[in-house]
Amino acid sequence: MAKTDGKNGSRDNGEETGRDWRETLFLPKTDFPMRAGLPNKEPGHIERWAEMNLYQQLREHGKGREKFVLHDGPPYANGNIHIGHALNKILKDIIIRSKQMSGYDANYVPGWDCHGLPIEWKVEEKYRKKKLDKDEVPVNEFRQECRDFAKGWIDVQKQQFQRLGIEGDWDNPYLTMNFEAERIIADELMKFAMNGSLYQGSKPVMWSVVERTALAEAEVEYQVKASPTIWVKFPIQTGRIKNLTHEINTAGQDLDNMMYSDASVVIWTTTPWTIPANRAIAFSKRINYGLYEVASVEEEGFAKVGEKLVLADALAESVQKAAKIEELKRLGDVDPSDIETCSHPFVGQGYDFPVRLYEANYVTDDAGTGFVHIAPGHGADDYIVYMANQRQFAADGITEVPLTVGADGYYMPDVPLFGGDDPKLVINQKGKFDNANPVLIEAMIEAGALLAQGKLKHDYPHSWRSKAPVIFRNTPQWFVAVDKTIEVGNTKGTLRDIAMNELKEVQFIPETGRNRITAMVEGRPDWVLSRQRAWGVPLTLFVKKGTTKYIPSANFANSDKLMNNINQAFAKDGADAWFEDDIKERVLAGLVDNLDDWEKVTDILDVWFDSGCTHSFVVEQRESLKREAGKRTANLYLEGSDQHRGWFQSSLLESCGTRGRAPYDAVLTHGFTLDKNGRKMSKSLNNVVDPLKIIKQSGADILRLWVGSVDYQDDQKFGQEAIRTASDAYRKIRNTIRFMLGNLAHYDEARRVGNVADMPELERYMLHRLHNLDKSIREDYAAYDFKKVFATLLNFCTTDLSAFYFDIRKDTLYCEAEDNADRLAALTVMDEIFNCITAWLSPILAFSMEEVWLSRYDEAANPKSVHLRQFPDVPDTWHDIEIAKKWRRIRKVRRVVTGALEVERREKRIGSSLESAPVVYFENVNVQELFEAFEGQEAADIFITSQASLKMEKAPGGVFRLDDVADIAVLPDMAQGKKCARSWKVLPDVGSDADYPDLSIRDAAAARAYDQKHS
RNA sequence: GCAGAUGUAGCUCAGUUGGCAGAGCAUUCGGCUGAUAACCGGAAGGCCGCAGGUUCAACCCCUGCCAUCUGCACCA
Repeated sequence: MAKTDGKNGSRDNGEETGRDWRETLFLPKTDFPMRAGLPNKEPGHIERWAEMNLYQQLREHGKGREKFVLHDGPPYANGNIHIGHALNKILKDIIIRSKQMSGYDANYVPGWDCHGLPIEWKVEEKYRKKKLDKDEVPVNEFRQECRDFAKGWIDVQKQQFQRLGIEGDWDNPYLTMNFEAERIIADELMKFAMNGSLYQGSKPVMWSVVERTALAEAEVEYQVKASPTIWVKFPIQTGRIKNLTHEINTAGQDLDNMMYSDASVVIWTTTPWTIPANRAIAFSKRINYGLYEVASVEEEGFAKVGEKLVLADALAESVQKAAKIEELKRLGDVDPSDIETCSHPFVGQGYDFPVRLYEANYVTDDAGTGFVHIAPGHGADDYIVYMANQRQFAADGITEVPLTVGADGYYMPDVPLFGGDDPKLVINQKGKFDNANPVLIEAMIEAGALLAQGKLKHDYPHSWRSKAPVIFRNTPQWFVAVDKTIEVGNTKGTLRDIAMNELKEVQFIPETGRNRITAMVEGRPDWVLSRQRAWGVPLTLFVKKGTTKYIPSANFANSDKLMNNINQAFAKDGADAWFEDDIKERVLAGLVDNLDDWEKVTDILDVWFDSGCTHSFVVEQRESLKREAGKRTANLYLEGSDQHRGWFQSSLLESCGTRGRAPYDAVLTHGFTLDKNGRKMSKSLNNVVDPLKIIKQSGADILRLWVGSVDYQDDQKFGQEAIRTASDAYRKIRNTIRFMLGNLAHYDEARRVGNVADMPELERYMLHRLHNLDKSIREDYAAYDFKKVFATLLNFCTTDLSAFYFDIRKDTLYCEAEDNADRLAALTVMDEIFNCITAWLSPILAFSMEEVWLSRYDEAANPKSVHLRQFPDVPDTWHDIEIAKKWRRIRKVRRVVTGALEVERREKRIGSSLESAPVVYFENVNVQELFEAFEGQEAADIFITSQASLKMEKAPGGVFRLDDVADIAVLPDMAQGKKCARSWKVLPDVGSDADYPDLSIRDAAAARAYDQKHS
């Protein structure tokens, strides 16, 4: 009893003999540091993986397995990587690694998008600094500079991606600017030429008259500008009033047949110069319109008393004001769909086509008249209206988008009134609006078409470079028709239909992506492929002068030869070949009667076509990525959700148009990374988090763990706190594994407990847990639910291992004799836990699990890298539902005991739980099962007390209970006996062995065994 | 403006067919000192975005609103 008087009883370890028993214990022994020092260590792993050629070894290991093809969407090669890249690549890497470890051959071939405008800009910028004119440099010299620029950033990004721990074919990535890629891209384009869906049409683009070039949205900036505004009358030609008010009704008119003969539809515009291009008027069904009569006017103006106008009701007042109308009488409701056609203001002067009314959902009644004038050649919306009603336009004799303004800003010669020999000018070379607007307004006044005019200050697009205003102008472009029936292999239908059908087959993760892309494909216009630029893959076509006939095409007999020639030229020189002067001679000579009849197309392809082709020049071309015949090209495409409009769609259309099916089985999207407050990261907000900085400060594995822990399908917040959370989780996992490494230092393969049945139940319970985990981890990886993998494993580490199993087994592991069966079983199980956890975590913690693996095995590691492993096969013999049930009961009781001990601690009666010997009362048959669960178990071990007793009887008063565990009570008695100097347990048998007077019998025996071995 | 998504503890996330709001981490208090810049335990912490509705009962179902994000349209 002597040494059990509360806290001080534990202060004399080793005193009686003076011996330090530590050497006789099997304490954890490891060099594996608690602090990771990831930023310093990770580059070493990267080097080692390169030296051992891990990538090649992974391929060897994967040979013969079913392939899992995650096809990389190419980032654009023009800057350092940002957090979005990091998220994207890490997700891909986790998938690739987990698939490889799940028994697939999962190769990752990273790629880059290299062509396109942004790179061209940068190079042009350089030129400008050097006062060079791009147009004076030979095209291929310019292209070479673009190529060099892209190459520079590819090298930078490659390093950065590798630093993130992304495993893949970095020595042989795909680049859209590789000659072979350029060759195949051109070849793919020619497939569209051959199936007839490629055509030359025209489309309004932003055009800078000063620079004589089309501009992309990104090359345009908006500046405030004053524009003239005009209200123009379009007299109604045909149409019917159906819904007049009583007032008119009583005037005795023939309602059913009353024509709008004396009424006009009024439009409003800020661009008078587009009136010659007008071909229609748009209205909205959501707007209420009325027929109005000018009853009286304020002063002599454009409005005439008695004339009738159709206007949106909400805007009638503003029109009244603008036109200086004193009284405007509403005569009745108008449904614009009852109005069939109007005549153009310049009818009879060369503008004799009908101006039809069309419904367009974008029309609003917050400005103007509720009617929008449609000039298909001078506005994006206008063009859409045109495209949507192409058939009707054609029936009216409007067979193509009217081209009224030339590249120089002058009206075209064939434009009545304003073209001809003395064409009017819209915008002059100084970037100012010229005489077109005033002349137009004057002509409208003369025609009696003007109702009112004014001025408006508004945002107007200007060229980024010249600061001159731009105009919308239709220019010839190359399109892929989405609604023309084509034949692709066995599939016949329109490109849109084929794509829509395929979308039904594709798996979307999350499912909402399906609606998103389906809606887009359903409503999209024809695909504009051409760009009037230099850095890209050209449209490898020749057009017969003066016609729209192009080759190669299905009805040109020598198409195959031509395509073959082009392919050969590209294989040798890349797309640069096209820009050489002799290319026509080189590929077309002998195939046509007269070379001079044919003109080379100089446009380049939209870069989205490039990337839309990656499946063809990457996945289909590499043996390591080829799936079995009959399967879609790739299993999975994974990008940010913005790619529904981008890569997912361009790839879908390209593949459906050439192969008749989607290039992917599944599409997985992730959200965007926002700052810690959920705001978009932007330079102006100064809230951009640089992944490279995080790597430098905390390590790539912290970033990887963060990626593995968040709901990436939604947008994610990211900031210091997120890093700290990830670091905390990392530390917990690291230390749990470190504890295993320390104990496994004593593990001996030869002394494994081979048979599960020979193990203590606690060990079998842990094996059962592993069996369960194996199932859920595999499922979660397969479902790409990494945060669940993370949560499951972190929870396992804290709740099952650290706080339960390891805590309980410390005594067994440290104190039992070397050959003690329980100890060997515990080590065996720990080895299994180690095997599982390191494998399960290595897709996410790619660096740290390698560090752990090498820390344990070093040179003897087999395999040489944790990443060459498979997820361990977990034998079904581990599954034991009965033991699981039983131990859930035991843990329930344990909670009550722990609670009781806590009270003792708070009251300062005990410090360590080993000073206690609790008595657990099972008071009722309700808890009989709980009581019986302890049969054959060392309850004291489980409670981590020195002694314990269980009683199936009513507890005395005043004992401890937990609210949610009925009929269990715990009396936290003090342990009887002396404290064993070796195990620190308080036991009555301490001192029974004369050779070891300060030890318990168990410890004396273990110490003796140790001493004999070491004497 | 239109469409979609999201909103649960300080953070990251669970929440089954409606049935007493959960976990890990962080915080705080305590214990241990043989996992030690570690480990164990206790506690505190929530108008489940807001407001209605359905229901005996709503985080969950319905309606509206708010906030954030994404995409589209940014206009005549």
